[in-house]
Amino acid sequence: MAVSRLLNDLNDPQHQAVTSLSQHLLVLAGAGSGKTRVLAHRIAWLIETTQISPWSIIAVTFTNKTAREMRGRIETLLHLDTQSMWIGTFHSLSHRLLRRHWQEAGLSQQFQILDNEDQLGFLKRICKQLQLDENLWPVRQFQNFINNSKDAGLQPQDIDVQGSDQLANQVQVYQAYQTACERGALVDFGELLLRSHKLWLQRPDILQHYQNRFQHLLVDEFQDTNTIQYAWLRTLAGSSCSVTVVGDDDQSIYSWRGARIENIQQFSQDFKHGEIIRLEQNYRSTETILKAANGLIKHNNGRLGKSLWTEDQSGEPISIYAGFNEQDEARFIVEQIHRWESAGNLRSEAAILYRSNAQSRVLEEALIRSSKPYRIYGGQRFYDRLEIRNALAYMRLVNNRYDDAAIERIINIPTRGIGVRTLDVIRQNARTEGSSLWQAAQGIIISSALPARAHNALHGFLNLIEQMATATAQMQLDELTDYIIRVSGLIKHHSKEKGEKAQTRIENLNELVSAAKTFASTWSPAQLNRQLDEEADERPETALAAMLDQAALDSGEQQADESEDSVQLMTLHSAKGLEFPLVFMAGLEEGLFPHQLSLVADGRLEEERRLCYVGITRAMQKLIITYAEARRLHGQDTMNRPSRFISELPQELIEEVRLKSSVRRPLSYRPAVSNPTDRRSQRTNLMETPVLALGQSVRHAMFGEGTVIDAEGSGPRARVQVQFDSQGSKWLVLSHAKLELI
DNA sequence: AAGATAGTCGTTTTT
DNA sequence: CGACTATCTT
Repeated sequence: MAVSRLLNDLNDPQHQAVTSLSQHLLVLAGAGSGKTRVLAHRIAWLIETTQISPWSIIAVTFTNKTAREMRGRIETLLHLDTQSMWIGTFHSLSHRLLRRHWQEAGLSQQFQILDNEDQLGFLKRICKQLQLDENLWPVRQFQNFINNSKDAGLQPQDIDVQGSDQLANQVQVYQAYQTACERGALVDFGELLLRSHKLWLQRPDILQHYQNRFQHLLVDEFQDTNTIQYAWLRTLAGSSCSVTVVGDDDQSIYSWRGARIENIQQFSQDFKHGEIIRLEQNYRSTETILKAANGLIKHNNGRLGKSLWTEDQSGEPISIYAGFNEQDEARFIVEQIHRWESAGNLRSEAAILYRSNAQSRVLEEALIRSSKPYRIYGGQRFYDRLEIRNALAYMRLVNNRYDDAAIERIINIPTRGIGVRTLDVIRQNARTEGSSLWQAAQGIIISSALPARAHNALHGFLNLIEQMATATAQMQLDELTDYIIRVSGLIKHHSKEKGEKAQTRIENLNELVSAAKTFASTWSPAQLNRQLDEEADERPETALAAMLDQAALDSGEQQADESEDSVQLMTLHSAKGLEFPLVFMAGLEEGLFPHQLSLVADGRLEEERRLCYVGITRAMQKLIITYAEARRLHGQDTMNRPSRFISELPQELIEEVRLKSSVRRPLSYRPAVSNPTDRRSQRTNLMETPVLALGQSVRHAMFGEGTVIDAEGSGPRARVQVQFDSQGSKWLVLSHAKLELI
């Protein structure tokens, strides 16, 4: 029967984890130990052997992407439609809950999700109203405070402000923000969790319902759960549910947003009768890479203890390259990728990982210069683009007139004569009436409180939105989108931008239309409720509302052109869970990685080290670490020491790729071309000591004349790269190629 | 009210 | 360095 298929190819601990009958299970799974596989197989096994309904399983993943993968795996394993299963992130599951119980949760049915950027804009406005000096009270600080509070499960009234003016002030802003959110029917990320948890606590009947339903609760990336998430799952689990959590304390890299590794220990205490299984065999990396990872992470204290091993061969040493500056670093990386390709490998097998997004620019430029396609993960996501956010704001208003964040964004985009002056009047009225901006604006029109010109402009705007709503009511989602971007004037507005911007903006807007089409084709109003779940909502959600939710919640990891073979660029954080044959870790400098800010707060350095551990363990075959001796950052030149993490690696695993000092500097930094004596000595010693200068003209018997553009290694392995006048550029081993200086 | 220009500011990671 | 604001001009 199919059960054996689920258990084939599993090693002993994996097998145990998949088939464990303990009520609770904690799987400590090292990097590359087949964690996701175990989770998927366990779910499949539970369904297959214990005859429980897929319906009674709830699985929580860290990202939407992982959730999709999980569904895919289960569908492959069992040929089963996973639509009825609750698989998703804490946020998306909470959201689903709130959509269903909006009334009991005290929400408007039209509630919309407020993402980070809108949240910040919102807070800016609130701070202005409260007349807080922005230099004294940076808005971002309030944003962090609010989000951290929510992650910790704290609402304004839960915070004791005794004796701290600062705290009192922050709570005041928090409170004002909450009020504003309620008025606009807006729910931020933290609120999704907070509210759904509160719903359960306040409505035991609803909680009971879900506790009856879910017999198995599984959690991936458990080390990254925060306080409210842990409380959430503990509440849901109740006493009879079976709970499986999978995690790796060494890969906890999100404490800055409230993740608590301690939850792992907490789990053992709270969920008695639990079994603990360790997955330590790694199927991903060479022995060298694993030794490096183990060697590094040893420097952390208070680990649960876990040591990866492999049956794989030792593999290539870890290369370390010291770039002269960040340009040189990038150039080196691109060159290595070129070599990798020349050896018959795919570009897409190579990944460049870095600590912060700002580093990607130089790398991109180098890749563009050598016309290598690349793909950036994270970074600016589709739904984050200005023009897309504008379009979505219109759509949000059509969906929910009270969405203050949306009004603020587009009330005067394209410019339609509603300036700050008018806007201030609206805000003022909204504040005194305690109403939304939309209502306030309507009131102003009715009472004709504005000068004629502004009055007409505002009236026109209100009519425009209402007219859009009416006109699109019966439209398909993609028609609606197309209608809105045209009638709003966004297309015209963005096409007026100068440079190439206009073109891409329009392309993106059109892309949004096709995204809407795709979304509509995979979405049906019944999907969430009717057939698959026991309760049907009276009124199904509209496709528009569903798309807006998705845009906020899953800001588009589904990148378009995966077809082209391209180099992968991403931050170390977004690399978690992925693997690549060839991995570069760039910018390993003190101050950059570990990051400056991590050196002050305690505990942060260890997290940086774990981040480095995550980076190392992404590599399957070859790991190349680079740093720059000088780096231009924020327009300032800085000299950084190599990262301490480099010296924490077992030195015997490392091979330093240092260029000879005479050739390692870029041409512009070199003194003028060598004098005749030098040249003579170079010619005589060419075979033994490769002291070729970059920029040196040479002749090759077969390829003709060219210029030395790069060099590396020494002795018999010394090689130079020559840009030939007619044959392109080639790497030549000096001891073989008979190069003549000219 | 809109657009242009100058001047200031902060610089991590993201569901 | 570049994003964002405040201020100036039209």
